[in-house]
Amino acid sequence: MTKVDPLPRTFYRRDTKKVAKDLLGTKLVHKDTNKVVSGTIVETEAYYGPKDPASRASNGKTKISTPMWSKPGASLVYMVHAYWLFNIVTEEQGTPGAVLIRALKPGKGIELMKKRRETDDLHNLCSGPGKLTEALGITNEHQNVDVTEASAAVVVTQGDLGGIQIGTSHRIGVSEDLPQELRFYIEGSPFLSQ
DNA sequence: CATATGATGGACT
DNA sequence: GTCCATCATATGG
Repeated sequence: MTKVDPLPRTFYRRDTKKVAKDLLGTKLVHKDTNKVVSGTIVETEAYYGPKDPASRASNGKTKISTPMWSKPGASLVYMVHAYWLFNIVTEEQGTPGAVLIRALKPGKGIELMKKRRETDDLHNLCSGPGKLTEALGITNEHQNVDVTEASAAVVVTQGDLGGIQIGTSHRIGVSEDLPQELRFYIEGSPFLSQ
């Protein structure tokens, strides 16, 4: 049995921006029926609550945003434009917040990713929030999964990258952004979204 | 290389 | 009907 070492819940029970930043370099692992597909997180975005015009939580609790009030470490999956987007809930239970995973560096199960994405281009497998969910096989079946649970289908584990450079920018694809930079990425990575 | 546009499906007013 | 936290094409330089 493979040793699984998920990040603890306390990791997510912090300021959303810090969690987004610290998630860079960690691994997102999907344990499929028989196979394991994983990747290193290279790009994230932080989303806050009512004060964040781009957040789903800005209009209060809706069907999509309600999980942002649930316990930290829970997954939040929803569909936009026919693609699944994968988020992880942050902050103390009762405080809305979530981190969107925007891009991965492919790890294990690359052959399976290529098959699902119907491309041989490594740089096109997970370089976007809609792409990585398709490559990993994440759907709404993975809604509200506890990624701190070693036995869960989707977990986040410590990465083995050292000395990475972190860059920031405004968020992408958002009509109304906050005056702060809430997108974080690993500087120089060839696997970022466009 | 760059920017533009249509497809897409679910949630919301 | 309108609005998107997107993507893959098509077209122009």
